[in-house]
Amino acid sequence: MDMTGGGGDVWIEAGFAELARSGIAGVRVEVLAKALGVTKGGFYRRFRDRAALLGAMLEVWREGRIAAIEQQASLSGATARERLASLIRLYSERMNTEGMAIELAIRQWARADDTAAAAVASVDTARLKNVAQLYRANGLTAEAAEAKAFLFYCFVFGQSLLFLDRGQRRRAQLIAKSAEKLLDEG
Amino acid sequence: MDMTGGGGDVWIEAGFAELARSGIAGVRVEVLAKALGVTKGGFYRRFRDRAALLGAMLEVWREGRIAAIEQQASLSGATARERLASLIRLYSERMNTEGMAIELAIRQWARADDTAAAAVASVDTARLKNVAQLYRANGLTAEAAEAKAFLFYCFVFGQSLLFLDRGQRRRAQLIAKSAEKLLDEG
DNA sequence: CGCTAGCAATACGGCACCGTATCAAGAGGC
DNA sequence: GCCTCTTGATACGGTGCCGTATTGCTAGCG
Repeated sequence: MDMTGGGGDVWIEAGFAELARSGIAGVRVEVLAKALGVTKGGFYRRFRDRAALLGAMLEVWREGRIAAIEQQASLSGATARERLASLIRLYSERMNTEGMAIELAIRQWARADDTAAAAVASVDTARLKNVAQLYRANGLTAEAAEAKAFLFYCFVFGQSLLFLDRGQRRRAQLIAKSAEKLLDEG
Repeated sequence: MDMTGGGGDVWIEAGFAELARSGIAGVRVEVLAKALGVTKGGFYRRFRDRAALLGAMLEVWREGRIAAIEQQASLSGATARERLASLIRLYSERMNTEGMAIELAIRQWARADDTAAAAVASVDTARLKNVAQLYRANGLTAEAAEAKAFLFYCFVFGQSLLFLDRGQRRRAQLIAKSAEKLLDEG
């Protein structure tokens, strides 16, 4: 649930806030310093340069996402179907502002940066593996479960890319309908 | 099929190329001038400022996308199912480099810019309406068709956000499987 | 040839940012 | 009290960019 890696480093925390606001290009040393109410002098004591901050943020994000999967997988007392439903809820309502903004910004960044692409790929692999296992637990074959996990995450992220002008109500209806399709076998 | 609006304006054309490469933040006057082999002197003769270029690009994109929908809808001699399949093909193979990069960059831009958000919303509305009609022609109710069109576009854009490290082959398989699910009723 | 109008190249001032170097203030050991 | 170590503040040079002003080249016309 904690998207920033906890209070590990105020610069990294501020970096994620700015990343969510304006993308990777907006994560600038002097901007973060101003947001933190300090001058940039102390930044170069903690990080070699801006690239080092971006690298650290990427690593924090990657580890955080992997840890979140393991934590969710270790939750006892929930059926596979309930876990899938809670994943959809998580991505479509709860963290939809900052967490999703970070997801999308990092994915946009990864389109032009190999290191970021590798981090995203490892997170995606872990997520798909996890969700595919949930679908298998629901009775699907390995093949069908993998395909449905793929569709599941296409929905999760694609949903956040669509701009509907007919309010939140309509959007929530469409998401609920789609979630049904993704939770039932077919 | 033409994502840039034709040879309407070399600056707009160069702007789309740079937008695909590095996002809206990378669309800078001097960068475009260098790419075009001229100095930026002439830019401010055609556009009031950088914002005017971005606005013009947005308008070209919006009109181009709407026109593409109408053109596809007016194609005769294709069943609704064939048209849906060809849309999936279009977005997952053909234009996947530049066109999809522009889509994603504009959507990222729209998250922080109201004008861009309005343009994207109008394009999305038109697209969803069009695809929902195709599903209705396939026998779905209006309600179900709208929901399935939503899922369809979640897939189209979400698919381009996932980073799979197991090669293009695996990716094509997963896309094909998902396309089946989206084309069959269920 | 001489003159003027149109257009692109150049020059310029300003700004935001990166990264380095230097300076100042407080904390703790002796 | 003095010395060092940490840590934030300040100052500086360099770069890339925006938008404007100025220059220079070319072409058309008398």
